[in-house]
Amino acid sequence: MARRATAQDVADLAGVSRSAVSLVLNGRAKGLISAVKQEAVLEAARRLEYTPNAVAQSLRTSRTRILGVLTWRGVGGLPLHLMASALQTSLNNGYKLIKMYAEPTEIDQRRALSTLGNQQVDGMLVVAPELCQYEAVEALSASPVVLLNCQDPHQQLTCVAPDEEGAGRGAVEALLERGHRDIAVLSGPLDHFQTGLRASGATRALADAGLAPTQVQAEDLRIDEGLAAATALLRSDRPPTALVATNERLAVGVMLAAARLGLSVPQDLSLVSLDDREQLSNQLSPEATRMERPDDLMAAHAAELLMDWLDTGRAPEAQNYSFVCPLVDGASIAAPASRG
Amino acid sequence: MARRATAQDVADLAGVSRSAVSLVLNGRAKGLISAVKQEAVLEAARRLEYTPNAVAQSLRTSRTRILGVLTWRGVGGLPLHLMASALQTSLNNGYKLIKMYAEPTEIDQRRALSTLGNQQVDGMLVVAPELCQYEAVEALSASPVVLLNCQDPHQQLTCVAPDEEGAGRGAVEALLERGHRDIAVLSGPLDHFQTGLRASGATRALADAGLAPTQVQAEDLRIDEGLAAATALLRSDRPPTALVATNERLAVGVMLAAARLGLSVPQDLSLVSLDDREQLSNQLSPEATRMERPDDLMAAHAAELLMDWLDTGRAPEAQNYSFVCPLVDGASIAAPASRG
DNA sequence: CTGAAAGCGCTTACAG
DNA sequence: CTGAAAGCGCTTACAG
Repeated sequence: MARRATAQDVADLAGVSRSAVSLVLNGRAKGLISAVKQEAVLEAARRLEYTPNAVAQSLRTSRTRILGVLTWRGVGGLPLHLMASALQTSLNNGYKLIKMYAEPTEIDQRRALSTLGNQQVDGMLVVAPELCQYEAVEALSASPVVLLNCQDPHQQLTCVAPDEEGAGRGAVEALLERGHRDIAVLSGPLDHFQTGLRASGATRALADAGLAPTQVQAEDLRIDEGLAAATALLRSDRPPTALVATNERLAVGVMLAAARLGLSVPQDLSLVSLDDREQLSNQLSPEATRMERPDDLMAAHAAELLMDWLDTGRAPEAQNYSFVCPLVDGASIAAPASRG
Repeated sequence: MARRATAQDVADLAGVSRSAVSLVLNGRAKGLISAVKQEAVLEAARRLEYTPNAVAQSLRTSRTRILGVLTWRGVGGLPLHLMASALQTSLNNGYKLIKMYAEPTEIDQRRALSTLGNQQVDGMLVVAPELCQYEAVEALSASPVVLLNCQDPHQQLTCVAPDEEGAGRGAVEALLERGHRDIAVLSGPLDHFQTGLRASGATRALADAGLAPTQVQAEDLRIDEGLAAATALLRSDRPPTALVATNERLAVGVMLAAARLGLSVPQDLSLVSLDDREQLSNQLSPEATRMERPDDLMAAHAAELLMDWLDTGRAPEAQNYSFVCPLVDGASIAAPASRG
């Protein structure tokens, strides 16, 4: 492979100085360099396939245009494919992402930051696999950082997160609208931050409608645990006519439970799932009606906040940007069958 | 935030020259620098919390210690969480990963490489969401690159991939061992590279055992398609006593189909799934017996090959490293019930 | 309008 | 054993 062309090569070919090359290529030539020479520089750069050495630029400008992403594996290894790819497509001006897996503990954060921190990233994104409180270490808080899908307990950092309570509420409302009154909420353990919020949104909506909430907790956000919990519930004396599952895996469990008990969805049982974008609820049969977390919008917003921050040098007002989770129609809800 | 310490600061504090600092910190001081001064440098570096500026190092050494990862979203957005995190934990000597989503097309590869290529990465990893042939563009082939979970059709590049055929074969063998003779293979569309290989391994094992293979193709590697195909199969005149699903999502569909038809797994139907590490087959109830793709081992091997290449400057023999997919016991297979 | 010069922070021969 | 010097490739005042 031939040696890469440098700015000097371009200058030589174009018959100008190195500075002129830099000015033209960075769009600062207007009113400084003659049109003829500008064209010569552009032409030379084209012929030599010149692209500036990013490392040298970084050293000079102390900007790398690399953003660090801190992420970790969630309960059940929830994937963040959608958010990660949305993050990338939101990048502009040559920003790139460097990704590190680091548990949200103090020691892991420190370790990740020291690997990343040697002047190699301009800013950081913390991307949580599921909504949680994120206690950022000092070194992280001090740098340009945006939290995605998690919140700063101290309200000091800029956060982009879904309205999980609203999603729980919306799921219940969709069922109330169809006429259901016996609605149960199947969640994971309530001390789990995300599932707790979802469940509390759902039970509040029930309470607001004057209904006593039936709550069932699966032992974990897993298919088999959802199956077990749903089976117990549906076998009880007075089974609900409708279920809200706070997680897709639980929803799969519900479908299995219903099938084994000979119940049809939605004729015998309506189901609304809260969606983590795992592509499970939309592959059920019938497709589950669900509240979808807008991963793509959230990622785009977080990326934009951080890039603006870096480009302008002004930190955004620290605040929580809360994103509504829209209802996506499936075919898993119907009016309740009249009880025999 | 205080200005970061530079090598000069360390030299000043330690009362030595900048070169001495560099030598000591890079472990080349042996026999050159007096023990006393070495200690002084180390002490000064400690007190100033000095870490070398990585960008400056990169400019000087023309090595960034950043590896580029090219990946894209597969059928159904298969996650690569496990492989990606295994990749990171395999990194040593300060190597970092910069990740780009780019479809395996020529144009997307080029675009990704031009973003990445400005001297900013030392080598590349191509990480496919599912086994496939990867046609690398010239610019990619010319750089240090290792393919992970995909293969070079021209056999020129170093590849790390699972033995998908062997996995299909192993699934069938596990069922044969239990005494099954009526074994069906449920796959996705056979023109799909990965599912095709898995299915052909399975059908060959059947043929080797003197059995006529029953093959069913789901229209897509989705839960609902698996459910539809499995339902048709299990409702046929002579349903199989055992099923191999070439994919976890298909396996979930099979479980749903069995449940709806009132069939118990494994009493009425045995199931072996090929596992993409989506954490689905292990969350079924009963847990599915499966052939697991060793994502962590594969990722570690690929990372090591590439790092060795970069550290020694010698490209490895271009070859396909094929990884066996081990059988992981679940509870989804049993001896066939004697037919009435 | 243009070109020579400084300097980002580091490493590595090289002369003492 | 040590220190002064060059240079990686760029950008940005600065003097003409």
